[in-house]
Amino acid sequence: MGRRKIEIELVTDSCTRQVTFSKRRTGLFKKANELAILCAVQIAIIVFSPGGKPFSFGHPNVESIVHRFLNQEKAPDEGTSKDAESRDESKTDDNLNQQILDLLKRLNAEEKRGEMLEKALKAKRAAKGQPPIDQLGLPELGQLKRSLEDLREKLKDCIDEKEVLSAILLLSEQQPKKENQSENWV
Amino acid sequence: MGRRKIEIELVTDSCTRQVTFSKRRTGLFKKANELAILCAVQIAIIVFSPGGKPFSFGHPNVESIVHRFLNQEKAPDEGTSKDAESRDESKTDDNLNQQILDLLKRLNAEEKRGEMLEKALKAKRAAKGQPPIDQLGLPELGQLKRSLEDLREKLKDCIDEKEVLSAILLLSEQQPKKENQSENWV
DNA sequence: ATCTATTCATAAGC
DNA sequence: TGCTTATGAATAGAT
Repeated sequence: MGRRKIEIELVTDSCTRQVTFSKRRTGLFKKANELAILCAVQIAIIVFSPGGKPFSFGHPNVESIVHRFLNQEKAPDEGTSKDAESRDESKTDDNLNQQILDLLKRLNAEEKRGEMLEKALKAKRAAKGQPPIDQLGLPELGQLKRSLEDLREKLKDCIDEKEVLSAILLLSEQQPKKENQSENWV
Repeated sequence: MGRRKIEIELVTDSCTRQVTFSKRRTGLFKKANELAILCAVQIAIIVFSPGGKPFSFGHPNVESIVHRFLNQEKAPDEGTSKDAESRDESKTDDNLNQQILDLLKRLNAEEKRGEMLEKALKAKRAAKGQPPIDQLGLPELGQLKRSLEDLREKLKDCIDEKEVLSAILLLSEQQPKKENQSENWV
């Protein structure tokens, strides 16, 4: 979203990093505020800057949301049915989350590789004077495409699996109260 | 950011609201993840959907961040200097935050009004056949501009004031630990 | 802190 | 719930 695309990886220059932190933190809080208003939901964000300074956003305020979160966490199940599986859900949860992130990373890498390949092929073709028949799938492209779809499949499966678990967990949880208004910024 | 601009206010249609919630929540978590990686910071987000279902994102995980936040909150000062002022900082904090939000709201309204005015004037001028001397400031525009700048000024002062308070508060706080890795999604 | 060129997020529509 | 597309927003880099 800037003059040029940047990789999502640690910004090495501390000065630039500081600027990026400020800009993106502001943007993130703004988005959170919009989400809270648009959908009438409670939301809290806590960020610790590299220097250890805390920044928080809360709608209606951080504390109430944090406590609500902490409470339900202690008593996730007490309802009726199957709890053997949802008991250790948090661990499974983390595993799945990790898997999802890993897959996302691989997907991204794969897509990047795809772009490179495509670019390289185009250049090669141009050099050979071969016309613009861009739509004919070269073997490499086809293979790449397949592996990409494969990855997407796995990601989807992973997410589906996660959703099922979430649903199961939900079967034994309490219901919410209502929503308020007022915000807490900076 | 979509086919057309929408106002930041409660989405009345529950179906549309649900869709908006899903999309924006995903987007928000993605941004948070990017911020965490780009700037090597700890960040946690907790959202309760309208249905009361909790969604959270944490880098490296929600719990540690929440606890760190809660702890430092209980003991904001214990260092050396001035604590009389930072003691009731949380109340001042909320007030300032509220003021900032109010100002932002007014600013937004003002800007919207400005657009309308400008549009109206342009139309009027066009109707009268008056040429495109767009740069000559009509009295109304000048006045509007001034009030806008005034508002911006107040906002800035407000924020500055808040930053000073934050700085004071920081003078008596502990320092952070280090960063880890691993995430917690959905 | 401001200002653009770009990339990114997403409201609608299927 | 997912995918696509036309637009509105966020923001990287430069000033």
